[in-house]
Amino acid sequence: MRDYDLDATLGSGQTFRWKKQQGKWCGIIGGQNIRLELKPDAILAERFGGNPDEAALREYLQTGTDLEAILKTFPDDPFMQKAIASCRGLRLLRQDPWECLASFILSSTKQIVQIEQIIKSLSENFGGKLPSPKGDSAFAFPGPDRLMECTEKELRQCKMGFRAPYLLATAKIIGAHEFDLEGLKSLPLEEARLRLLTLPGIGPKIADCVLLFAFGFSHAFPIDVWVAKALEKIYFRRRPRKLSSLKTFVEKHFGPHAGYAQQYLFHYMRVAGRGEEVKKGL
DNA sequence: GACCAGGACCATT
DNA sequence: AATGGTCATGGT
Repeated sequence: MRDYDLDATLGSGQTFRWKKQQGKWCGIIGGQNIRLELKPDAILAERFGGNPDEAALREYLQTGTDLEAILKTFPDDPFMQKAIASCRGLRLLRQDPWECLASFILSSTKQIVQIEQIIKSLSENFGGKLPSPKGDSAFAFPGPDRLMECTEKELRQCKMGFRAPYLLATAKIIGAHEFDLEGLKSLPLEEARLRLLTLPGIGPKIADCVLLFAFGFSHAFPIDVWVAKALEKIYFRRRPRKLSSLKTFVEKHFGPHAGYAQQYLFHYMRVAGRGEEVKKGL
């Protein structure tokens, strides 16, 4: 498919359950065991145990998004343009809000490979089994209704450490319908953000991730250690800046799709820019 | 064997 | 409002 980089999209740390095997991306979308393969003019999707729900896949993959129009709003500075040239076709997914929320609760001060391991363990232990080929296995991501029944000890056995009480507490709130998670998408960005911040284990950074990756608020701009380093390196001559200072800069420098641009910076810094001058510092 | 990871929270200033 | 310590676990 034109203007779609499936590797960058599924491998850029916005989602944690996809793995590439023999040229195909294997993962779960809406309880469907899916394999994806990028073709010149389309993304080929197979579902084990049935026909894929194409509408659900299009929504998740955001294939209808006009990427060209979004990229045009990115700032015209050298580093940003290099990031675009390097990982053009990287798109933001539209993920399930609960899976996204729970996943990023588990993400704090963890490397992406470890986050993947924790979520794999959580799904295998508490998620429903899905149809899969012989010798393979697939599990749905466990919903709040299931996780709220867990003990903190059971969750800790998935190696999530001090994040366990946060996940458990938030699962209980969502599972008891004391919080309208789905309803956030019809709210203004700032209000949705304030509501997310009331949940245990959700601070500013994780809230922005959920707003950006699950609800399509493409202005939300999560700043983690990588993005902070990138901003300092690129725009502040490698000088450490306070988080508040970085946020002020982000507001004026990046456009309406600031969070989208953020994902290009993040991926370019971590992966795509290896071997180029990014690592050595402009 | 240090150092660090897509942070949040709480207790002090 | 703004720092500083603390929380598990494992990769690099």
